[in-house]
Amino acid sequence: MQKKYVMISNDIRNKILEGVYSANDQLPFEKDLCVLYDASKMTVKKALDILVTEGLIIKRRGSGTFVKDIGPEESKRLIMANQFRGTTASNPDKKITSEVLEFSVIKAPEEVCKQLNVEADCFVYDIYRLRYMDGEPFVIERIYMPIDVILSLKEKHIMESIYEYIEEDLSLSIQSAHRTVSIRKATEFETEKLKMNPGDPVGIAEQVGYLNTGITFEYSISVHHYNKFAVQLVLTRD
Amino acid sequence: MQKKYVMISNDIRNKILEGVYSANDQLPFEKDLCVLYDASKMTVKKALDILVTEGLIIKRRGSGTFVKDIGPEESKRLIMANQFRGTTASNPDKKITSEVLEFSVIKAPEEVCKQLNVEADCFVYDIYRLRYMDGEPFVIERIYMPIDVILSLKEKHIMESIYEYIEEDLSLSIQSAHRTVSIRKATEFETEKLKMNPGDPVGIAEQVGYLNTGITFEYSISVHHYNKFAVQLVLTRD
DNA sequence: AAGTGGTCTAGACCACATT
DNA sequence: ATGTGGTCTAGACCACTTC
Repeated sequence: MQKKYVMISNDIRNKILEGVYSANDQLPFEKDLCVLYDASKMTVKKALDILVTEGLIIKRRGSGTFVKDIGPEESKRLIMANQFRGTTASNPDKKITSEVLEFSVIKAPEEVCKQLNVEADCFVYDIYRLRYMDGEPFVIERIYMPIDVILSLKEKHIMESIYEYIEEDLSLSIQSAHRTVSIRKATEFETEKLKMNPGDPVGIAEQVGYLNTGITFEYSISVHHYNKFAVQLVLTRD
Repeated sequence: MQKKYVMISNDIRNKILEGVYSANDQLPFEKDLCVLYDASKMTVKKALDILVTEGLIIKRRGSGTFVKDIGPEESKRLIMANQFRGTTASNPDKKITSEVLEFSVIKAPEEVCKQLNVEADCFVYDIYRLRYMDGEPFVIERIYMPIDVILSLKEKHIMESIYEYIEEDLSLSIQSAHRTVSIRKATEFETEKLKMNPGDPVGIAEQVGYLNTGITFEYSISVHHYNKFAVQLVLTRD
């Protein structure tokens, strides 16, 4: 890899997190950063734009670039929020385990066909699992994947990390996902499985995942325990 | 608009929405788009990157650029999701009204000081309002803004659009916001005000807003009716 | 091997803020 | 008037797929 703009943004991000550049400080000017990193203006700008997107810095034309005044915990959460990883990879310090409630191959129902963009009589895996974080149940997932795209999926992969299997064993590249988050009251089944109380709410994440080839490989609906669920966003204008 | 890359991305977005480029179609190559729009490669790439971020297209090095296979409704929602606007501006087809529950100036409580990054004895507006969309209550907002930053705020602005007042009357530029979304059960008060049933859940959006000067101008907590609440996200790797 | 998108440059000019 | 960041260019070279 060694992309220069990634290296520069990593370096500046670290300096912010370590306090070399602290809250409300002005960063060196772009032209000085060009000299410091031996890079062109466009490259430095691209590096800084990553940090703007992460919400760590703010740029003011005519004035300069400044470190946003947010706490270190929020900084880390924002950096995390801009990454797209599976549950296992996102929580390296937690033990993620799964109980498989269902694992079969079915003809894709209408809604699944539509979301996955496959033919009406196409076969898909029907995966239904309850996931635990450090032994506590936190999400119930229903996942559909075309059997032609994700080959040879076995129960052992379902019990561990499907994303890891896709990327490491199948050598496919996951590129992006469209996710819609909403809320509703838990069903009786969900209440029991997630060890909640009657009437408690759940967070719903409906997601369509794409490979870097543009192929849709996943349609999933995740039902989250309400107090183990949060979404971080950085919103910008432009 | 004067920015070339915005013009190009707008043009291509429109062509996608109008079906000139339809689902799974390959877009013209970057070099052809350079000729078509009389622009350099970097400019065309920047224009396309906007559409990638919006989730409308996908790029494959070595192959080309393709239109993602999503329905027109989802396309529109994704485009909306990437913009940061106030409720009034985001819903031009709806009538947004507000019932003011509280409007006063107070010494900022500790949590508010921290979030707004102001001195401990700083005065802030304490705004508490219930908002209606086409006559139906959908969100209860508690907003804190430093009186030194948002000058001369009056009840009539609270009843209409605060963002409009900030941008049009005060001529300030809102730049970005950090938002955290979570879920909990509604309180009795919220249940009544939002016309929900006992035990229903609510969506919580906690937000810190920044002006383009880097100054924090808003700390707010919004409590949303559960079935009038959804968040759209496009997640990417890189 | 040819052709795609990705990175990077060196420099021009523009828009905006401060002096 | 100076200096900031923002946009744009023309072209070089690299990484990847198979046009």
